[in-house]
Amino acid sequence: MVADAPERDWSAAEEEIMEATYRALLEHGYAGLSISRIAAELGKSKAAIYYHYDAKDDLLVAFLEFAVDRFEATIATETGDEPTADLEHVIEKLLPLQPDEEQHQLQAVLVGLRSQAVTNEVFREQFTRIDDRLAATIRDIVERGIDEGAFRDVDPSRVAEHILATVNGAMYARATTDRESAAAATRVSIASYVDSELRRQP
Amino acid sequence: MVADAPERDWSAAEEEIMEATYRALLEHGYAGLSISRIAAELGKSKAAIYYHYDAKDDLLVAFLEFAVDRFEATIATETGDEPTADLEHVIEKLLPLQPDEEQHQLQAVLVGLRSQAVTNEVFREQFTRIDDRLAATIRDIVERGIDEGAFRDVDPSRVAEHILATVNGAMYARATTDRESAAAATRVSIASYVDSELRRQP
DNA sequence: TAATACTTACCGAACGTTCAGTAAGAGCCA
DNA sequence: TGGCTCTTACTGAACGTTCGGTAAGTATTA
Repeated sequence: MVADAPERDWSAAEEEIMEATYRALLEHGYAGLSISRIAAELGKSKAAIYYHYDAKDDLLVAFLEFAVDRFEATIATETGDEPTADLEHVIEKLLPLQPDEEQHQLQAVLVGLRSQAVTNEVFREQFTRIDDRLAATIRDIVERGIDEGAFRDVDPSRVAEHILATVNGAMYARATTDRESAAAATRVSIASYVDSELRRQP
Repeated sequence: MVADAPERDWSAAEEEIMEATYRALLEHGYAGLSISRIAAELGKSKAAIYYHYDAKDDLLVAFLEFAVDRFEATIATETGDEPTADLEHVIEKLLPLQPDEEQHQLQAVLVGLRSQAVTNEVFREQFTRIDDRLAATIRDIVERGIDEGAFRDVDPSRVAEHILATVNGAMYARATTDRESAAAATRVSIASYVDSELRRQP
């Protein structure tokens, strides 16, 4: 297993600001995010935000951590002893067959933040770390499956990267297009990929 | 084959503005894109831009079309008569083994634009159309492969969506993380997926 | 001369940020 | 218990800058 980064503890006031930022992002998107808008969602003055954060950039970095924590909390899970089930479990967490409103919103916010990684080094490092961790999680499950004889002797890294890219691509499409049926089709296809690529059938 | 949308013809002045917008986006990202910045890249005054476009929104919509045209031009290609080669060709265009600077920049710009699709209906429709067309292109090749007996009798839509999601996911990761080796691994894995999923081996 | 393609100079609004001031409470001493 | 000091968590007003956008004027070309 890969060690999780320890979660930072937020004060009540900070947490409220993060929640307000979350709502402002949902409503206006990253390009339309301003301190005024966050303050409006918070129900306090702009200066109240500057009491807790020195600059907008600092707040943004803190919020990135907040959103990433939230995302990783939704996929963190006690792994069972059945690799096939574990793999299905992780995939279901990342690309739910029927995503609820909460999952949909979080992924929308993350897609908005992630696009900033194109030009912002701090954001880029954070999302590199996320994908590293996700790939490692999947790879570990595949490795365990091979060790236990449940899976074929494939290259665990290659398979993990394939699954991650496909899941990320479908999630991305879900957040940025009206092709829900395509996302569902992809989800089904991943199951079939796992089955034909990994299940022993000599 | 799926009909391409006819390309609009840009006046020289409009084209220069689009190029300036392209450069401004590369430097500052979507959130930092302003008329002043575009004018600076253009080497003319802000009002010169307003002579050609009524509002920033209009310019943005025009630029979206411009970028999409450019993207689809890079992947448009005369299909040969060998489905396997055609498929490889399309995949190479979308996820080049060694992307040159130009491809990398265009994809960076597109990722920035695409994230706006989360909150902007016009952008969302455009990217829905792009993915629809890409999926159709891949599906047509797969269908032809099956008809000609080169491929197994799989569900062409399912396979097409799987390939598209994987390619999109890898491209997304390439633009937003420092995991280039992972993108390369995914690219290799797609080839192996196509081989094991499609090639006849009864 | 009339249309084209601009420039200069500006507007009001919104931006991130700072500042002086303050209400509410905690901690300590007499 | 009452009075004093100090901290915390704010408010409201203002700062200079930049935003999207416009009105008026000016060369250049047909």
